[in-house]
Amino acid sequence: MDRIRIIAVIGPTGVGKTEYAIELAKKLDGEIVSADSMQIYRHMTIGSAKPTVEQQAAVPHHMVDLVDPWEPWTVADYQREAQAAIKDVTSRGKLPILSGGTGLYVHSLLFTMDFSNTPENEELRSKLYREAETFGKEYIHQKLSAIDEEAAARIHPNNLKKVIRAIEIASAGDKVTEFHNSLQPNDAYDPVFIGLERDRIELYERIDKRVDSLMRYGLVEEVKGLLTMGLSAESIAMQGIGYKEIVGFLAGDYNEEEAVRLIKQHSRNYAKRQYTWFRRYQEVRWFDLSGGVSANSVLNQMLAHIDTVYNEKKESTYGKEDPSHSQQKR
RNA sequence: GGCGACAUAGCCAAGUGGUAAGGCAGAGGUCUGCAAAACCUCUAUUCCCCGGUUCAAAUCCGGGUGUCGCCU
Repeated sequence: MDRIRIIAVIGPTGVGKTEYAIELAKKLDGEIVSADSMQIYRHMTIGSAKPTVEQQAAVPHHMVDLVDPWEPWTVADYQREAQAAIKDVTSRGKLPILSGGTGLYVHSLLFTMDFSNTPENEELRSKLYREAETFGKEYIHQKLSAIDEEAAARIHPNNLKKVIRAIEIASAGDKVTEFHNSLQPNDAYDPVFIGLERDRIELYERIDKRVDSLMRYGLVEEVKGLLTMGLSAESIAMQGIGYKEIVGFLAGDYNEEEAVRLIKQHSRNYAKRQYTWFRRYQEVRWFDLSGGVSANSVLNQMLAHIDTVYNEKKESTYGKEDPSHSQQKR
């Protein structure tokens, strides 16, 4: 069977994925498939730094504004829907361009991750959480040891969330696969990984600036609106960076200045975790956007790289057009 | 000018004679159904400076410097 070609633009928050993915889509006759766990939600536009209306008009976007924030949604759902979206894009002869910073989402598509068994078991989960409350995390971890020793050895007792999921799986008769073993590519796809990076200081400055502009665009109003719609402050979507902090401010836990400080800080922490996640992928070609690099020349390097990768495998090419003819503004 | 309090990591901070808690920030890492989540590891040879007492001082004493408060 033919493997589906797909470009994956990955990197930390605020590095510039959206812009580069769109430029690549324009050059390569592609469409964007978002891999972002927050942009998937409707009504969460400012805080999740969604592509603008103009950007979405310029290139079709998928997996954005797909579910309401109060609806249940998991990686497994993402995997299923994104696969369908990719199929849709390719059926129309377009090149799918995966763009996003949610490592697990990217992984669920491009690497082997089988979500077909053991859906979540709400009753079991809440029961175990209650037990953890009274008997402690160690107690729960020992329960896991009893039924899946291997998983217990791998998962730290403090990581209650994972311990409980492992119990959930084990008690349904399955086993949690070791993540490391699933670093095998999903052979449905033939991806080219484009990693975007920047000098840490510079990235953090960009993040700070972006947070300031989110505030100017009315993040507080957006959060108020969500709460008015009845979205609970405890909901998953409201745990997103930029949302939980504003919720805290609105609840009077701290002032607006502090909320902004926290959003910046949490975004920086997040960016670091994203680097950690993506650095494990051997096949990523990293492009450093630090300093005053010319967007155009980086873009051309990306196109050349994509061309090279695909030419090594087959004779056909992407990005045939001479890049020097098409000037793109940054 | 006088009196008093305080000076410990980038920040907050515990420690009052026995060989530097903790939190935040920072760095590194883990990851199979909440992932913008959850979790793990590392990070002061030294406590403002100088001298003294003591087997032993961040801890006690003297002096200096700095910060803050009060008084004139």
